[in-house]
Parts: sequence; structure tokens; C-alpha cells
Amino acid sequence: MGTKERRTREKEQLRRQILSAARELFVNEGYENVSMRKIANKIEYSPTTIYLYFRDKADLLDSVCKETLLDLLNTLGLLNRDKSDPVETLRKSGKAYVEFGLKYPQDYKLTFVVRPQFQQGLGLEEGSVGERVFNYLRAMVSECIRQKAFRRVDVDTAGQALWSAVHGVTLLLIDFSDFPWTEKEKLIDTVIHTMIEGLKA
Amino acid sequence: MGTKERRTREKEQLRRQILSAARELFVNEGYENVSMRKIANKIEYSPTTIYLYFRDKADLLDSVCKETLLDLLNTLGLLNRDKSDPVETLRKSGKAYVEFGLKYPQDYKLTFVVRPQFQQGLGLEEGSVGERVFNYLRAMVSECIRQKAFRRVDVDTAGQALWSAVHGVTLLLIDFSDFPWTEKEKLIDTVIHTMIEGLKA
DNA sequence: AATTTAACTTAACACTGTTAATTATACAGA
DNA sequence: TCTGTATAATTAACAGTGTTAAGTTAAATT
Repeated sequence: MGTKERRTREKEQLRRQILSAARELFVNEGYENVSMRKIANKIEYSPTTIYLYFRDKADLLDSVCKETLLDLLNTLGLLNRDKSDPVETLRKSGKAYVEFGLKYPQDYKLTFVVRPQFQQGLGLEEGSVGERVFNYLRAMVSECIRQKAFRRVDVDTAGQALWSAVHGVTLLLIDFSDFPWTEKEKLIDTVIHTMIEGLKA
Repeated sequence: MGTKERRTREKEQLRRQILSAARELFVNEGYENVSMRKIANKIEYSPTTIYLYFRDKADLLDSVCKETLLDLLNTLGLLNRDKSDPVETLRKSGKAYVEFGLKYPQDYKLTFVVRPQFQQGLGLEEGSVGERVFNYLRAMVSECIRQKAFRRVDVDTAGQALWSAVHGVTLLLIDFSDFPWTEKEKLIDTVIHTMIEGLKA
């Protein structure tokens, strides 16, 4: 019959329409300055229609962030991982991570700052996209240790430490853009380089 | 006459009352879940009275955060700085910074996460408390380099890199408390230790 | 053509930050 | 002690918020 398929396709389409309107508004005006009515206006539907597709505003945020994480994962996955030089691969990945954050600062904040604020304890459950991002990092660190490029150190701890560093520099650069930072690229490179050197020693 | 002095004293007292009520509510319920009316109820005044003491809700947040920064600066200042071992002093300060953040997680987030969200570009202007916190860190790094414990590296860059690392680990631990972190202390120590080793190399 | 189902909208609730206008209070000088 | 004045605090109101329940329209099925 196919009409049912068409309907579900149309539903999916509207869902995506809502999602992209929400992302655009969240990014440009900030999550808390965006009302359901604003989103509804943008897609030319009544505000309550959104509730047929998303549980509430937080759920909307949640879905937007999930997309961002997939984007990030994809960006990292596109790097040509040189198995023979895992340290260099790690360095490049760290750099790509920060650059992703600075390229889409508001999306990064939505995912790693705003979302935890409105939905405590989540985003990184087992099987989630967030977990996959971290596993990606973990695998690289593991390879560095296996090839004895890094000193014998707990893989998880090292991975989490690296994540801390790149997350930290990304957020500081985004949040305090008026601070008299040294040259941005230099700071990013120093953070990554210093962490990697520290893991070698 | 002295009545004028008493009045200003009373005004100051109410100001502090508002401030401490606001902090308690912000910390326990989250900035955006606290209404001016809630704060007013707590201090048993009408909501609009608050506006005689603070410009708006963001200004209230601002004042709360300024206090937090002073607290942090004081905590760091209380460390006995051993001039003969600046690296150890730096390590202890980093540790104290993270511990401060984890001891008052909500206050930390209000200052370093929520506030930049609601008042873009600030908190670290010249002469501000935030700048003083960073200067404290800068001085320590400078001493490490002067005594040749660290390789010759730009002081500002190194300081900002260190700040990135401790800021990052603090926020990750606060925001993703359900993530399967390795032992918390171990992670914190690794972050700080790795950065310091990286600056020596 | 009638009926069921799905999609969407209208109306409403309790609440938000904030302003303007108003009232109460405490002080000063007579 | 009374009056005028400055200051402090309040009431009422506005335009907007997320969200729910009830109602309406349109499409698909029988």
C-alpha cells in the first residue's frame, strides 16, 4: 500500500524540521532564550505540535546534542589514522577535537555544558554516542602504550586526563573569549603537546 | 548623628541577606530554577525589593560569583608557598583548585559555566578577582621557569595550559558524575602530574 | 458514505523577570 | 509634637514561559 510508509516518512521529515529549527535557534540565541513558541513560529506549526514529536524542551536539546556528538565522532573518524605513529595520530585527534569545539562553539557548549545542566547524569551511558567518542580516544592511547611510546600508565586514566585537557582548553577559549589569551593555536598546541610529553616521560 | 550610618549598615545587611539567600537557592536548585519570587519569599520581602539592591537577576548571579572567586583566591592564598620548591607548590595549588571545585561544585559551575552563559565576555576583566586568580597561577609558573625546573616556555601559555587542564578535569568530574571514571584522586593527580612533567621535559 | 484514526490547534494554568505607580516608614526641621 | 520630605518597600500589571487537556480538522479504512 505504501501510504503508511509515506506517512512515517513525512513524520520523520517534520521531526527533522523541528530539530533543525531548534538547533539554529539554540545556537544563535541560547537555549534558555528560545521558547517553544519561537521554534513553532519558525516551522509554522502550533507550539503544541512539537510535543507530538518530543517529550519536552529538554528532550529537544537532548536530540540536538546527540546529533552534535555524531558529528564530532564523524569528524574524528575521518582522520587518517597512521598505525605506525599513534602518538601523532593522538595529537591530530586532540587538535581536531578542540577545533571542532571552536568551529561550533555553541553546539559544543550545548552538548557538554548546557545539557548536563538540564539533565544531570547522562550523555555518556553505556552504548551511547558519547561513550563511543571516548572509546575512540581510549583506543589511541592504548596503541601508544602498546608500542611503548608512552610509559606504562593506566589506559583509562591517561585517556580521561587527555580528555580533561582538551575539554578544558576548548571551554576556556569559548567562554572567556575576552581574556588576553596568548595566540590561540599556540595555546591549543601547548596543551596537547604538554600532555603527550608528560605521558612519554 | 549616626542615623545615616546605621541606615547604610542596615542596607548593607539586607544586601548580604539577599545575596546569601540567592546563593543557597542557586546552588541547591540551579540558577534557572530559581525565581526572584523564591528569593524574595526566603528573605520575607516582596520580589521587587531585590531590584533596589541588584540591577537584575544576572547582576545577582554576578555578585554571587564574585564572592566565590574571592573564596577560591583565599583558599589558594592559604597554601604555604615553599619558594625552594615551586614545582611542588604548583602541584599543590592545582590540586587545591580542583578540590575547591569539587567541594563546591555548584558554586564552581555558577562562576565558570553559568555566568559566562548569561553574561558573555567577562569575569576576567583587568583588575577583576578572576584576573587575580590567574595572576597567582602565572607567578608560580614564572618561578618554576626562573629556577629552571621547567624548560624555557612562554609563561602565559604555560599558565593558561595548566589552567585548561585543571578546569577541564574539574568540570568533567562535576558534569558527568555518572561516567565510569577511574579513581577520582588518581585522575586529578594524573592530570596535574602529566602537565607538570610535560613542562619539565 | 460512515467511521475510525492520526495530526494538529485552541484555550488555559501556573509561573517567569521586570517596570511603573503607589503606599508606608523613618527622619528632619519647625 | 506636628509637618514636610526623602527613602524604603509594596501592589498591580505586562508580556512572556513550558506544558497539559480538550477540541477540531483532515485523512485513511471499512
